[in-house]
Amino acid sequence: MSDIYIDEVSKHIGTEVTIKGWLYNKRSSGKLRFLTFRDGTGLLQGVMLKGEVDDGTFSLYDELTQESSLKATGIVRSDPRAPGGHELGIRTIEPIQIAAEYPITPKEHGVAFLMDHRHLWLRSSKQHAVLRVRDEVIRACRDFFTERGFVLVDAPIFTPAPSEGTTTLFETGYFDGKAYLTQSGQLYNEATAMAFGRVYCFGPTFRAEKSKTRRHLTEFWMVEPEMAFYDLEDTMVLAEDFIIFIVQRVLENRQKELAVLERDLEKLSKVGKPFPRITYGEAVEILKDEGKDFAWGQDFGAKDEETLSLRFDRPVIIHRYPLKCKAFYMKTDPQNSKLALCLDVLAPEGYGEIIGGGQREDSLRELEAKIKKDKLPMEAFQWYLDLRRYGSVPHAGFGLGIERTVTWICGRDHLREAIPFPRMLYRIYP
RNA sequence: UCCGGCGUAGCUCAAUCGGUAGAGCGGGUGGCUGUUAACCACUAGGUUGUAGGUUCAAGUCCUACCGCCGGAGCCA
Repeated sequence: MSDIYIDEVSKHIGTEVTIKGWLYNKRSSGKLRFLTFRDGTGLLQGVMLKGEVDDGTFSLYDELTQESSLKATGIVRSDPRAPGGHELGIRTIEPIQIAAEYPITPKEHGVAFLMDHRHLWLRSSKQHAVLRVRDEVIRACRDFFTERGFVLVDAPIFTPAPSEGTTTLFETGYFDGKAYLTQSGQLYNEATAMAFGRVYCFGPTFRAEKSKTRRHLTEFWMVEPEMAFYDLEDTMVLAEDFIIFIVQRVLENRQKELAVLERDLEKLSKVGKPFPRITYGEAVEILKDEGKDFAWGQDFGAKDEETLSLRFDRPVIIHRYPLKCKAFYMKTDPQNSKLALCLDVLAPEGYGEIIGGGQREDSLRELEAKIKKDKLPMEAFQWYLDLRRYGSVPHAGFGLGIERTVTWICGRDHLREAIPFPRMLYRIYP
C-alpha cells in the first residue's frame, strides 16, 4: 500500500493506494455509493458497494460532507464509466475533519458571492485550472529569460518618489517619511541592465488608479526585461519570441486545464511567427476604416484596442506612438520627432494590451529636457540620469502583465480570476 | 470620480396593473446496484439592503443612504 497523488493514479492500476484529500462531491443509488475525491492534483471517483466494504465504512458516506478532509484507501481500477477513466474501489475511509456546511454548492453562484469566498473558490475546478496555467506562464517567463542568458535582478517595491507622474501611486509610511509602492521596476531595470547587460525583474506592481474594469487590478504582477544594446527592432523580435514561448509551453503542459476551461485551442495554436506589425499611424487608419471618429494623437481606448486586436488572428505589435501619449523616458524616433520608439502588443480575440515598452532615451541632454517638459522633480532622477553620464548605451525593454496574459490564454473574461487573491478598487477581502 | 444596472430563503432567481412571498439547488428524512452538477418523494427555511414617505393595502411607487456589479478615463 502506498500514498499517492491523484495525477499519478494511472501508474497504480490493480494496486492498493491511499489518497489524502477532500470530498469534492458524492452520489448514491442505495447500495452503490460514489465519492469524488480531490487532492489538489486532480479528481478521482471512489466507489463503494454494500457488502463489499465493511458496514462502518459504507455508512461513513452519510457523515461525510462536501469538502470534508479524509484519507481513502482502495484498489485502483480502470473503468470507462468513471470520469477520467480510473476509479478507486474503496476499502477504508479515515475522516480527518467533517466539514461544516460548505457555502459553494455544485450549482450556480454570483461573482460577488464567489469573490467573498475566494479562499474557498480556489478549490473549484475552473479556478484551480486558471491558477495552474498561471503557474505555467510564470515558469515559462523565467525559463525563457534564463535560457537566453538574462539575469533576474529584482527591483524594489518601496520607492522614494513618483517616477512617471501621471499614474497614481499608493502612499505608505516609511518610518518618519513617506514611501510609494512601485508601479514599475523599469527605471531600476535600466540601472541593472547597465551592470548585467540583459536583465529582467518579476514582481508585484501597484496602481492606485480608481479603475473599475475587467482589465484592471490595483495589485498585479509584471515581468519586465531590459536589454543594453537593444533597439526597438530587437525588442519587437524578443517580445514576439517571448509570447510564442509562453503560449507553446501552456499548450504543451496544461492541456488538461485548458480542457477544463473549454478553451478554443485552435485560436491559441495560431500564435506563431510572424506577428503583424503596424505603426500607430496605420492603426489609426484601421480605426477610421472601421468608421471610428479618431484623431491622430489620441491614445487608444479599450474599445479601440478591442477593434484592432479583432482584426488579427494572433497578437499584433503596434509601434511608434505619438511621443505625447508615452512616458518621458521613451526615446524620440530619429525619423520623426513626433513619434516615440515604443511598442505595445495587443492580444487577439479582443483582449487588448498585454505588453508595453520601447527603446529608452539614452541621451543625457534629451532626457533632462523630457523631465523638465513633464515638470518632474529633477533631483529625484539624478541616479537615473547618472546612467546616461557613465557609459550610456542604446537600450530597451518592456513589461508583460501576467494576469492579462493568463486571462487571455485561459479565455476568461475578467482579470480577477487570474490571480489568487485579487486586489481591486472595492475589494481587499479576503 | 462619472454613467448605467442590481439588492427577495444559505445560494441562483421568480412574484402580471400596488392586492395572502414562490421555485430550483443546498440542508434534513426516506428510496434507489453505475452515478457523472445523479435521480424520485417528503420536509424545514423570509423583518424582501437600511431609514423615511405615499396608499385601505408596498417586494412592487417616491426620497435619501449603504453595498455590490458592469462600463468610461488611466494603464499591464
